Amino acid sequence: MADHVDLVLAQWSERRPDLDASPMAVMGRLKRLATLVDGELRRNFAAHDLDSASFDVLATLRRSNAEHSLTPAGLMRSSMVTSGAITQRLDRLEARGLVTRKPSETDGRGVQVTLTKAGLDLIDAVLPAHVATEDRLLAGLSTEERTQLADSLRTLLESLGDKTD
Amino acid sequence: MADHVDLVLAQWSERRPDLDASPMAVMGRLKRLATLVDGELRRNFAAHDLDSASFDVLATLRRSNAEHSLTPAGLMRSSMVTSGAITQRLDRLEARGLVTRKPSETDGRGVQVTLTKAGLDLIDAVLPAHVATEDRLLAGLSTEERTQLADSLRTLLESLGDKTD
DNA sequence: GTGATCTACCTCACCGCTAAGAGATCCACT
DNA sequence: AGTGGATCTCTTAGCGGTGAGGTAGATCAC
Repeated sequence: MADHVDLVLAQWSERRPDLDASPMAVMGRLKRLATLVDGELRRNFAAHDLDSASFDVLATLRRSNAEHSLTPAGLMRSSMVTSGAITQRLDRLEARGLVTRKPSETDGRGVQVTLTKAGLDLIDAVLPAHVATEDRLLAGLSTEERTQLADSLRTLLESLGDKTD
Repeated sequence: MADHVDLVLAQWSERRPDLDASPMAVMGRLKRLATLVDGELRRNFAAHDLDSASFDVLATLRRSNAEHSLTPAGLMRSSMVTSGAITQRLDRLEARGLVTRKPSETDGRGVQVTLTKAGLDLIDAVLPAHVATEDRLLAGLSTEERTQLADSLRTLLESLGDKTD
């Protein structure tokens, strides 16, 4: 069996036999898979009038604590986007009435972002379909294979210094 | 050991114990890793006045055949972006003198995109550093682990219908 | 040959993110 | 108490991508 990346590797060995392109076997598939998965998930989000960015924020708030509340800085650390992106995501969510922003009581610079009832209801409604979609996308792997794959990816993430915070 | 995704999974089991969030063990890491890797590679590209999009096109042309030549449609199939994105990428590369566009001789609708000497020189200069960066990012995995990881990812890609073309 | 359909490439309005930096506040240290 | 550096949030210009759609040429059925 051969996938797109196998073809790419064969082409490189044909055109640049001096080049050891083997890292692409992992990296190429990683990128390709992430793009494919993103597209599939987007379809599910769209069915609920959401996009990945909004889902990301709502889900992070939902799981963070019993108050469903975080600061923009906390959201930024969790999401791997810049502070400017978080501001804009919150603008959109606030305009839709899914989150509220209120000044921190303890830190004059800080803001507390909290899920509204509508935001909580929405994310709770979307979550089951979301994990079901992810599960469907993983249908090609057995439980053991999934565990093994998750372990390899974690090893890699840790070696790259991915933080727990 | 625990990475960011382990924390996320622990949070979900705390806040929504009814939800089986296990697919996120793979999907969350996939996304996180792809984002991290993209950022690292971008730094390398920037050192050569490139970005991922331009590199993608130049590399695809470089490996495709001895003439370093493809149609926009071929580039689109290889790259997973829309036709509009390919047009704009080619506009930028053509303006920099890295590729040429000429009408197809056999198909009045078609265009043939070819690497110029400058484009060929540039991509050949960037490639070694690129694979070296990818290799460095994989340093946390042994050769066997890399092979096993690549195999799992291929299985997944094939199960999702990723094409060889 | 004609009309319907498909394919290739491009155009453009819109959108979300980045990068750079501004302004305010907090904090450690002296 | 004062100062300098770190942190928090927001602003904005610019960029690359999507999605919808347009035009021209190719292809197919009849």
